[in-house]
Amino acid sequence: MTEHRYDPKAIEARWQRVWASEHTWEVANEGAEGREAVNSSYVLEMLPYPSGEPHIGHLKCYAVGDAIAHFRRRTGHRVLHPMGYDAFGLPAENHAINTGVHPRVSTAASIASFQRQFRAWGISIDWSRELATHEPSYYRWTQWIFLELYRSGLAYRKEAAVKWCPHDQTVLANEQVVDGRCERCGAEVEVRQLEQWFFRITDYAERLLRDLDEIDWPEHVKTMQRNWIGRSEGAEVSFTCEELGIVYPVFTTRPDTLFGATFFVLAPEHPDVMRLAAGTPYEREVHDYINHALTESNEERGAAERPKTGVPLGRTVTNPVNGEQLPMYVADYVLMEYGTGAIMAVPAHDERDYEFARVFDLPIRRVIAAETGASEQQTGDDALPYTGDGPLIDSHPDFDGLPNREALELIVDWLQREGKGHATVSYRLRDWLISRQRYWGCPIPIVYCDSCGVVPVEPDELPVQLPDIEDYAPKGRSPLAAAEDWVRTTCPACDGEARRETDTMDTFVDSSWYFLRYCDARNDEAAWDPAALSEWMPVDQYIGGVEHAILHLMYARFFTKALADLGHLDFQEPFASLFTQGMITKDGAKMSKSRGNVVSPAAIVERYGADTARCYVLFMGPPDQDAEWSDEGAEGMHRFLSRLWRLTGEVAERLDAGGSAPAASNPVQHNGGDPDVQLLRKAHWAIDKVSADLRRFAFNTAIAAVMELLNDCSRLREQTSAQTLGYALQTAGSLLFPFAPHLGAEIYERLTGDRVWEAPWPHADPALLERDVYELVCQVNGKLRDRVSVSSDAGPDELKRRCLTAPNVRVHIDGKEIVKEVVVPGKLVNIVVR
RNA sequence: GCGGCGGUGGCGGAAUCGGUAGACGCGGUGCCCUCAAAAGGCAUUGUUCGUAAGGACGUGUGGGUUCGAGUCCCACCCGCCGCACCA
Repeated sequence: MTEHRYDPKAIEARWQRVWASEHTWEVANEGAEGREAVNSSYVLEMLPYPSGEPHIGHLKCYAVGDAIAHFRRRTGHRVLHPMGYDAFGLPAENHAINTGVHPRVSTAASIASFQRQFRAWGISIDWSRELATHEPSYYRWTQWIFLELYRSGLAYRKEAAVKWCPHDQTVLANEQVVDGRCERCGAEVEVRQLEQWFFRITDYAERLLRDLDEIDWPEHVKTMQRNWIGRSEGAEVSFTCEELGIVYPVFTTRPDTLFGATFFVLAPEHPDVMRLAAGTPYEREVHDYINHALTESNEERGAAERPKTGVPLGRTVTNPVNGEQLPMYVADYVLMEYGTGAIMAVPAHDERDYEFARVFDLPIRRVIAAETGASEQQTGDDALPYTGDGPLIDSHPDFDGLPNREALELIVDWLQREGKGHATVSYRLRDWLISRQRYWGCPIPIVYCDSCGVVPVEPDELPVQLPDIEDYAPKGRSPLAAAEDWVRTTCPACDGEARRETDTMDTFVDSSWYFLRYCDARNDEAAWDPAALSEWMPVDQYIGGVEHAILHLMYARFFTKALADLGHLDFQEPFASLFTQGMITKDGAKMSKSRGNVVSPAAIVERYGADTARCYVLFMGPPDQDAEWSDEGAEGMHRFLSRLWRLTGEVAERLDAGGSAPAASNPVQHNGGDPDVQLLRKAHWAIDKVSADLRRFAFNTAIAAVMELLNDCSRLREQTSAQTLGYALQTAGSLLFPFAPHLGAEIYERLTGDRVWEAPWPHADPALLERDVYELVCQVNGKLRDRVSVSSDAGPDELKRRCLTAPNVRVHIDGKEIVKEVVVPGKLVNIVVR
């Protein structure tokens, strides 16, 4: 029996050698017609950030992607399935600060470790297209894209209040601040007024929103992006401070409530606040309030439940719809970042304004009545603030009595005619702040010249190489600023003295276009050949963690649209279909070193082999859901593969001994009810099931189907021929190949002599899927009472008769009146009695 | 508060179109093999009543539609995720 022992190490090493030496998974570009000629398919998993070793989440992600890639290859697709590394980033740089080891060195070590693991997992990667974003041959083109965006005005520099992480000593994009904290290190961010580089992603807000309808993405990811973009329709309305002669536009989604405005509020950061308060009795108080607001953390200020605070400004503005004078306030519940940093306050119909009005004892004027037929509760003053719909009241004779939604449009029209406002759309999305005061990133290809100002580096001078430095420690400015020799340069425009931009780019810039580079990864002349893109893009199936739902996925979509507008791409969306895999947890929590609950894929592969590890992470549950790691579960998967392997060995020996031909085709006629036919039917049922499950990403049930097939093989092994068993097991190996490629290939070869990846995906014979006999479910009043075996071609009357004569049915209908009979051929008969 | 997703045995989960709830796996129990153990094999395993045949109950809660509901509808409870003083 020892020769039947399942030895994954030997099996896996053997096939990995074959795939490496034969470059099995490489695919060549065949030009524009390539896409038409063969069914091209681009399957891509999000590129990993190489740090230490891959974790179990990587294993799951690549196991999912590889299963799809294999399935597509064997169903007639030419599959592009590349791999690369998101190699710039803070962890390597922080490591350098602590140890002095150059980030390039530690990154190279991590990449080597990732490569080793990916090969050990047997992932079918086209290694000829491998890339890493920190290589000059890659970031040269990142810089080129930056220049393209700069040229078209989509990259620009401006001074703004930006988020600063005191721990990482760099500014952050809005998307990288979560609950007022740095997404990476968790430090509370501060606001600083700094001049920084931005990408004009807000120009694309509408298209980023609209095109979500065109792509096959999980609804929750689309929802997150929609929330993030935060589109709201409304109007901009001008209020005028007559004393100072300044016009203040405000954004409101409720112009229908304009007649109910009773005060006016500016954000503490609003540049006019001090000017307005100057010379009023409130000057001192306003000054203190602003200072306090500015020093307060985001978190304190963001707490929704805190009581409203504010200070009067001692001024008024005129309400454009009725000329009323509204007192002005400064209050921190108004945000400078959204709208215009100023609001009209309608306490009767807005909860926040209502709260503020109660605190400051300001008038509350109801201008929208409750809908007709509304309860007493909604009509009285207790019902305020009222945010529902209803007819306008106490507003203006032209509008009173109109439903508010109708009035809203008429009021906006009227404002527009009077030049006091206009309909507009506001977005929550801000421009993408991309400069970072850190070393290990892509240099921004810009120089500053005293005479010419900001000057882009000439494209043929790229890449602007990242220089080696001595001291990586951030000091509030980029460590690059200390590399004097590198900073000092000549101006591309006038040849005079100039200084280089010392900030580097956000690493999300690097990963916003890598999927394009894979299509033409070795091109030294250009970022890509358009023909290569039209052959592969857009990515047919993208796979990755949901944690990138906003950041990476929004940035990549923006890049794609911007590059398309610049004439470099002929498609609008990078990822036609997206799959987000769930997290693997341990002890009910996310794995982390500090919790000490990390399951190392390397250890699992070492112990059970890659096939067990891959199958288990796919078997744990639906791949898009979180799943709890279980050592016993992994053990169980290993048992299954061992049993499959042992039985294959046994059957192969029986076949060898009998001198039989390989069991490559259906070995028996399917004419009877004998065990051979039963097993053959099971095999075809499994083919059908696994094929359907692969199409819907149900890997767990696909693997379960192969388990069922093996269970039947074991159960029927004494009663079936070696040929039938061989055929069933060969099918099992073939079906398991996308999940367990090494064992699948080994079994298939042992039984057929062929290479499974060169064999087409098995086809389920419809004749074998049909049953000639089935168990008819017999119900009485919807309750299961008996089962009888019936012929598949039995008609409704026959089925009814068989059900009525079933012994346990008779017990339950005896002495009762039959009211109705429901016959569902192929399923059941339900007898309704009274 | 708004939006999204989910709630099924001891556990992970299955049930694809309204038609046998609990596939498959883990765990448990009994047995076989063994000097013994490991490994492996066989059987069994929703709860409950019953010697059994069989019955009752059972998919978060309460209603409803239907011959029939885990699945559809209404109301609610709980959990997770995202957004949140966004005007």
